[in-house]
Amino acid sequence: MEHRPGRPRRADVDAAVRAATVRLVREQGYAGTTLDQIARAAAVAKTTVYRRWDSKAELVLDALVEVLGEPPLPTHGDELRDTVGWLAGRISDPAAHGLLVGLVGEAVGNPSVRTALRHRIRQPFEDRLVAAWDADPTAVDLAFDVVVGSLLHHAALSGGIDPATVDAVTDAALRLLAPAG
Amino acid sequence: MEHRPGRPRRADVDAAVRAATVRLVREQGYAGTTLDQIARAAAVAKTTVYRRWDSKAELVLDALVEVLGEPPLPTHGDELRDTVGWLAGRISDPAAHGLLVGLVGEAVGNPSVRTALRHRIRQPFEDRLVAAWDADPTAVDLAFDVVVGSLLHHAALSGGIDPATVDAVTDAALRLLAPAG
Amino acid sequence: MEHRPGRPRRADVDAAVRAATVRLVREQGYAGTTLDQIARAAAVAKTTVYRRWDSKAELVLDALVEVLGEPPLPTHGDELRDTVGWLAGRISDPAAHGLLVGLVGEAVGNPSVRTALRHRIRQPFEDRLVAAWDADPTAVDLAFDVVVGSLLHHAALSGGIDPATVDAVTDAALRLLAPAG
Amino acid sequence: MEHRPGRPRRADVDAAVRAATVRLVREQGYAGTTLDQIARAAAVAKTTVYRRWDSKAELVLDALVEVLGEPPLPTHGDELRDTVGWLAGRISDPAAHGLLVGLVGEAVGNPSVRTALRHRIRQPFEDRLVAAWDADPTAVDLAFDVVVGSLLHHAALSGGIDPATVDAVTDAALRLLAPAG
DNA sequence: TCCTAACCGAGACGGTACGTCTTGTCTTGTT
DNA sequence: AACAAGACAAGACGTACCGTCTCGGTTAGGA
Repeated sequence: MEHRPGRPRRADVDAAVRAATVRLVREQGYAGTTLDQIARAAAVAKTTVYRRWDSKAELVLDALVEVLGEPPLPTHGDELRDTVGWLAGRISDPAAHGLLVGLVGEAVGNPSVRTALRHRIRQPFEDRLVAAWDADPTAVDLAFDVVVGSLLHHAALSGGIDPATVDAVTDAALRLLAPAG
Repeated sequence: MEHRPGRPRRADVDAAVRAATVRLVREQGYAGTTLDQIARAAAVAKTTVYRRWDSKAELVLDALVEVLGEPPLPTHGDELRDTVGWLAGRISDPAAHGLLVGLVGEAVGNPSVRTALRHRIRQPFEDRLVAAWDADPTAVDLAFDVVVGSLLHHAALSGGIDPATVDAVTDAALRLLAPAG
Repeated sequence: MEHRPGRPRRADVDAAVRAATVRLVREQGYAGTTLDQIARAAAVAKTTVYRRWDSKAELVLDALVEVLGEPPLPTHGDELRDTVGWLAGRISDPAAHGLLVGLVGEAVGNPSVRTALRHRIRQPFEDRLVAAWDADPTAVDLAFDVVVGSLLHHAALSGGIDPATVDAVTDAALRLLAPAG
Repeated sequence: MEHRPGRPRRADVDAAVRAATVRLVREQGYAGTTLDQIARAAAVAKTTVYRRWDSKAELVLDALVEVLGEPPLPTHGDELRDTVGWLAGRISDPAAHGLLVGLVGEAVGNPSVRTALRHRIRQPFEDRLVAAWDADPTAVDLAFDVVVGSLLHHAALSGGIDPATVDAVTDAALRLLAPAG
């Protein structure tokens, strides 16, 4: 068991801040949410937030990673559809697309956010598909962008995502992955 | 010919401001671009900008509408693919998706932007498709979201859009419009 | 009459901000007074304060200069004592020494404040004495420091300055200026 | 010899912290010096500093008391001038007036600092003069303020104190103590 | 040898001020 | 009226500092 010197960080702060971030960004949008608001909602000082995350973008990205969770490990009998459908389902969670829309906007003109988005969100999904079904990475990237982009845009313009839309988008993405099928 | 009293508006201001908006937002992103910067780049006072547009969001939206242009009127021999492909081609213009990404982010938690985006961008496209091919409005909405959302997300994460991606996304959207085909 | 372009500055702001500064610094000390407090007390935005003064130190210095006023022009029959006594009287004003104490503390390790204090407070006084009575500049500097320093320190430690102290200090300073007398 | 239970305090810490305080405050001023800086310069944890002194003001005051030292006991043949001159000499030490200027500024709006300054700096000096020459306490207070205040102010504005100034100020203070002389 | 009590280093934490920035409004004189 | 110029209100940003706290680990005397 390793111990770093100094007072240990409060264990419950990360979760509280992330939860406040998710709630407030969903309600007010990325730009409309203040770090003071987040800190106040999490019952924490603003300095504490800045000690753990370098910027608002990092915090929101981190909250998003946690909200999405990890793509499930494929088990016997699983098909490609299960993993793609899992992604579509996660994005249709208001918590997820509420955070993601703001980050995508921030990615323009902020290369570090762009890189982080690619590495921490898209990459794990791609890795799983490539490992399990030997899928073409380029096709997977495009499928990811279709699933996430379509649903994000749909949510932003229409206000929500219904199951039928999730299915339709999932089908469209699957066709891109198995053109012969 | 109607004349309102007082000094007439300068005819070249609108174009100059829109051009400055397009350039700066593409380079720096929506949030990273200041109205002072835009006014300075257009060699115009900030008051002049606010006299013509109510807010930054309105200005950017207006610039976007001009950059996109109108969907072409279908002529003899045209197929559905021509119109959907036109949309994909327009979105792949960096000027277009640069502006749009920021606006979509702004639409969350800003209902008026959401409404404007729906009415001034998506609606004209839908009207044309419904008029010419009697398409199902709901399917058209989804196809629009797939085309625009996928390409937007792809541009934001990958930094650009190549023709192959445009084609693949166009195909995917067309399948949603003609499920039987 | 000269007119600069743009909206003219509100004429009453300078006085209101200076008045708020004088009052708050006297009550709470230099370090204990916030620029937000000053702005709020003057019913003005903080940006407006920073547009007119570069820093808290500049603002307080400016308020001090106004509180002190100009040394009187010597008239027929005036003696050295009138001018030195005027200085002592001005410093004994709580508004004056309240501001000055903080500035002197700031002058250590802030050369620009030190220079400003010398040029805007001590210099005018010295100039007057040298012009009217051909006094020795070095002696005047010392006399100034005795009057101001003694009263400042007395006020800081004892909480106020009574007329007898003012007289005693004035006498002491005069002896430094007329050693033969 | 008394022993309190528990680990005894390190014997060298007080001196190291005071030395660091003197050096840093002289160089950067009172407000410009951080307790973290002091702790780092003394190679000590901030907690250790706060265990021994209640606040920054207390620490600086304590360092000042040590720097000044005790007024000398009057011996046979000593005159008033020796004691007053001793005070002037001590204040002209840059270490002394560097600390004192900041404390005097802090004393405004911080009554406990004011009281401490009076009791720990001025009082011992006054006691000595009253005991040895039966001086008038009020006159001694004023003489103290003249010596300390004048030299402090002179150092703050002129950057240093030369021996001639020390003499002149000492003379001025002595005249206040022996009006008949 | 264990126990107790206080010390120390390291650093997290709450609270608050700083000076800067941006949005959208307002107020001048000029065209 | 429109326009240029710029002041203004409101409020968020990210940094810095003070004084407190909470750990693990240390160092003495006493049981």
